[in-house]
Amino acid sequence: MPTFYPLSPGGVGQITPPLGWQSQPVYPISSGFRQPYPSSLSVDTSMSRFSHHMIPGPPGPHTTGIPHPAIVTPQVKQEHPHTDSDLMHVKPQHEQRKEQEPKRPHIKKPLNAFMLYMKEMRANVVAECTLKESAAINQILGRRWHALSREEQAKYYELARKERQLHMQLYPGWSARDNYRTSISEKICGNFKGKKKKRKREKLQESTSGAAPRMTAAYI
DNA sequence: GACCCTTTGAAGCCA
DNA sequence: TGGCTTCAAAGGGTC
Repeated sequence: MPTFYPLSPGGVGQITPPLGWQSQPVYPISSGFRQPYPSSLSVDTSMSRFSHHMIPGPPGPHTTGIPHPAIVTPQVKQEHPHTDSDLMHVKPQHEQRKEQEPKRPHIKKPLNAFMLYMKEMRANVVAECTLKESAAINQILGRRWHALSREEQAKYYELARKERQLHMQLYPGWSARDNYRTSISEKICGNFKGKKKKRKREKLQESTSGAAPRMTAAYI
């Protein structure tokens, strides 16, 4: 966190959402799951991803049927056991148990300030540099982020703060731990519901083995 | 098809 | 409490 942050709450309302936020969902829209929202929830309409049709109404499915952008329902392939061979196929017990478990949606983390900045500026960098590789683009964006003035960065920090606040209101019981592949439930039950995630690569140390510093295989 | 790469920041975890 | 790890986005590349 930079030392110049946080901003005074009074300045919040003047922040203009980054371009494109109002009209397009940030997260992939998936089949209609909604979590019940607190009916008393008040939402600052200057918020982007959670605003407009995303603004929670009464508890229950939203009238639009459009889920919250942070929710990603795990894709489940449609199975059509119409053939005899399908019907004769007896699934192992653990698979049957899997299918019986309610499909918990994957609620994503709210975006931090830099992520919000990336979403806004990525298209510009792509257009300017005609790059497509995200790794290269993100390097540029990282440098640009550091080149931003404090005021400009503060705008994104404030947006991110509001994103977190709204996320907390929308999903009171949610924790970032829920998305950890190394969560307790996964360790014990192996029932991780979230997105599979890569391991963090090893620290760039010159090892005597000469092996390339690739990702560790430290999946739990 | 899963994961890597690359960035920053938030948050969880562990000693 | 501090340091480490994971995950958010993105899409081409790799295996």
